[in-house]
Amino acid sequence: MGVIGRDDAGRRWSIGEVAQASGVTVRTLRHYDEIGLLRASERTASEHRRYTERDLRRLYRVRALRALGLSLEEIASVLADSTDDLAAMRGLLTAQLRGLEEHAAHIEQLTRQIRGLLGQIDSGSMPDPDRFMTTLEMIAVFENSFTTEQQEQLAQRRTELGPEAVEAAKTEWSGLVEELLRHVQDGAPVTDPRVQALVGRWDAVGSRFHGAGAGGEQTKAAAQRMWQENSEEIGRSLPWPVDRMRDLVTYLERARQSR
Amino acid sequence: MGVIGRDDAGRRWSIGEVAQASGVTVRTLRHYDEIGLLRASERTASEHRRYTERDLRRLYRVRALRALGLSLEEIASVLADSTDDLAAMRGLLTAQLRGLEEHAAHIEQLTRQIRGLLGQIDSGSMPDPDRFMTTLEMIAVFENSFTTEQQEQLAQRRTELGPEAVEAAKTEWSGLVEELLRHVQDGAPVTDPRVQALVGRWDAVGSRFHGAGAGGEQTKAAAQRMWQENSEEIGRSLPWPVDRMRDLVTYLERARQSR
DNA sequence: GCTTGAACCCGCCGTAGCGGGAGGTCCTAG
DNA sequence: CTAGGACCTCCCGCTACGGCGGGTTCAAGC
Repeated sequence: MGVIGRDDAGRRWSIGEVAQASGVTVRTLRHYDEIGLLRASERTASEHRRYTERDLRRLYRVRALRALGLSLEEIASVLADSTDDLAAMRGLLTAQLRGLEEHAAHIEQLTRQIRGLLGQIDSGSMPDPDRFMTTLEMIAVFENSFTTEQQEQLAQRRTELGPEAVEAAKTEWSGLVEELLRHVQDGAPVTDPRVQALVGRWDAVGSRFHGAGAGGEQTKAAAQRMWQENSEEIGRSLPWPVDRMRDLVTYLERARQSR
Repeated sequence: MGVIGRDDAGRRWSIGEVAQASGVTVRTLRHYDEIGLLRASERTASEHRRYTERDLRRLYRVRALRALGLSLEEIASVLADSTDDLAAMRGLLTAQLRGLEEHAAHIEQLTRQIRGLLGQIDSGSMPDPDRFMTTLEMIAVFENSFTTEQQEQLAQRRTELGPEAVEAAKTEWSGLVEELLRHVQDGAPVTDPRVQALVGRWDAVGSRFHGAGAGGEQTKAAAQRMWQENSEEIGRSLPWPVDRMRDLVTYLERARQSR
């Protein structure tokens, strides 16, 4: 009968052999040893690592969990209590799943955004590199200033209203931005009736795009394109410096609150 | 008339003001300065950074490109030749898109894999944590040993054949693994007729799952589940140590070549 | 027993994109 | 004139290792 589960029997493997057998590098094994994730159970008199069968099994577990995207720290924690801890594992995997889904959503968004930009470049609708850069600047500003939900709502209404209405709104909006920026630069207080009137018009234009219906899968893509186009519009009409845009957003919010 | 495009006119901003206006941290701005991506055009006598309007515009470009997922190095390269370089930008974005799509595919795969494992845990079909770990070990082994295409092909045939045929194949396969492992341990040469016969049967079982048709979207998910189930089967029938699995795969390959 | 080349040891520097702290200087309002 | 906030320059930290350099040790052949 074999001595199963005992480490003082059976073969030992050198670090190189383990690396060969498992497909990881020697350096990786040393790293795992260093951080205590996978220690070689024994050492020779001259400090060479000797891996036991148990070590190998642990290594395979580590690699599998790594392939699932868990961090070494997470793996260590779930392998620490070697008792039955399916619950802990379940929790970790669930968390990992949530993280992956968020990550996937983000990637999806980036993909659409880049496709939109590539489309604009290829369609020749943006022959001026400086305008392209301006668009980029505006994207940065708006991404900082608005929440995702707001962008989605705007985009949904846009698809429902059709291109002409959108065109009209864009033009009106560009004018509004210009006027508001002037007031901002003049330092007009947010309670100024002219400012309040502008804010009213601003929200009126915006409200035409607001809605509560359920957004389909296309919503975000449309949102991205809309922001890019709007950015271009506004970019043309904007008096620099760009950082004023942020002032404008803050200003708008204060004006709404004092209403 | 304003002096547009000249830096020796206009406001200057301190690093804190820039951070406030743009939404990035002071530390980030210093980092960009450090690596030369975004230098403050001027310094005061006491070495305090003074950012010009041009710096701000560059910052917005940097942030926009970062939001698209480009690395700081890539951004630096595309902003380096400030001339019209839409072509370079197009190339970068295209590459970025490809990278994102690969990344997305990987995430999708991980998601399915984890969902499969969670399903197994929740269905109570794996009450034994040690068996769960064994499954993990086998996943690691097989992921190292087979190519993705092989896994996809196997899975496709599986869905076409239905569960009974798969069940039969699995059983047969487990037996094959056992027998083959014995020959490996005995050191039987790959040219041994018994070994060759086993390899023939192995490939026959496998060939029932091989096909060339176009795999749908479900293919990979099915593949993952199949590997998990098979892993469990084989895990039960396997004589440890685990690292022999790798020997087996090598052995199989050599046997096929000497055929 | 001796040599020799491969395998092993440890320690250290590098990665991307900053976060955060130490210890010192500068600026501005009261 | 003083206090406290904003700024400065190092410098170490993070992940999961890769890849040196310089020094043992091992196994095989002579």
